[in-house]
Amino acid sequence: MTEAAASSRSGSGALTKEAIGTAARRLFARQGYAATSVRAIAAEAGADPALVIRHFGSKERLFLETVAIEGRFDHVTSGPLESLGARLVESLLTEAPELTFSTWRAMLRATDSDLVRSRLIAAMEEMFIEPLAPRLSGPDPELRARLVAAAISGLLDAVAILADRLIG
Amino acid sequence: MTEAAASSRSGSGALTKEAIGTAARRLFARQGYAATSVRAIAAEAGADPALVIRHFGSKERLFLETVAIEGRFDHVTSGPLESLGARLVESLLTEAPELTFSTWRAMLRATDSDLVRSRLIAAMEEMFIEPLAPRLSGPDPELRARLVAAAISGLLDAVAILADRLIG
DNA sequence: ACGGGTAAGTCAACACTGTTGACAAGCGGA
DNA sequence: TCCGCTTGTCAACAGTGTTGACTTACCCGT
Repeated sequence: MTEAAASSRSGSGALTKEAIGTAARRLFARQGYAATSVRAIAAEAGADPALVIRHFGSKERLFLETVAIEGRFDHVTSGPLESLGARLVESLLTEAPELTFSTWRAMLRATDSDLVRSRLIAAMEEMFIEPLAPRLSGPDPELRARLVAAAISGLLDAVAILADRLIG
Repeated sequence: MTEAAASSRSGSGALTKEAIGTAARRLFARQGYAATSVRAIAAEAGADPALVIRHFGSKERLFLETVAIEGRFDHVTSGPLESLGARLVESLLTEAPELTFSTWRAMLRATDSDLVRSRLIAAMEEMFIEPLAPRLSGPDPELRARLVAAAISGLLDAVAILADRLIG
């Protein structure tokens, strides 16, 4: 309480808002959406539960604002198509895998929420389908790009759900 | 014991349990795990919320007992390996798809629960990996069977999450 | 310098969740 | 008759996300 009062005095609201954000990021990634309570986030950030809602609007929006899929795969999707598959898998499994997986798992488990689901769809669309579809020749390029995205989704799923049982 | 005789005598025992089960099945498939409350299930079944817990132990076990993945893919996994992929996709997309998808989606969304997650893993294991791995020649047959399961998972995911945007 | 406006934070409450224990009612067997 | 057992009801518990009223603390125009 003392630190919170001191920080609020010197800094401002944006400071504690960020503290709430980092606490939320950590707890969401570790425990998932449903298992993480607003009160737990507030406690971890040293703030009042009501303040969490006041700053972010709702638990759902806090989740969306705090746990974002930020993968950049331009270097993969813009490379030669012949080795696309290998490079995709390698990129997914090697580049900051724990972040990718925990985020993916957290969002996947929260797909009860319409907002989270549409965000997940938009992320796949932006990261893979949009850059890939125009480069595909032959029939149904968009459908085939979506199937690539489905394969990626399956791989991430398998790793996220099976955890240490598929890859190790 | 012989609860069959007892229930057939009095009637209402296992009868209302089944009513709760069908109500739960419908609501879980329509709204998902988190969005479906025990009280809503009880209301739909015309029973008391406490009775739901009494009959099934917990909401989690009610979900597991009521929403089961019951797909049989022996005719696919036992066929020729050359056309395995095509037959898998065809089988998944044509055989009772609405049941498969809604069930899969419901379980996927509930993976916050450890019980549900291990059930999901066991189902994939039993349906695909176990019948498939012994038939694969070459190195790492089990790993490759798991990758097949991952691809299946991705396809189901994509359809379940994207809903009407991938297939129609 | 002062008073008002506004952002930041606190507190208690709301309606809801899953779950539990105490208790009543019906019924078969001794 | 009483006993035991299942079936059901009721109220309560701790916990959830969220809201509104209220107190602060600070900045700015006069």
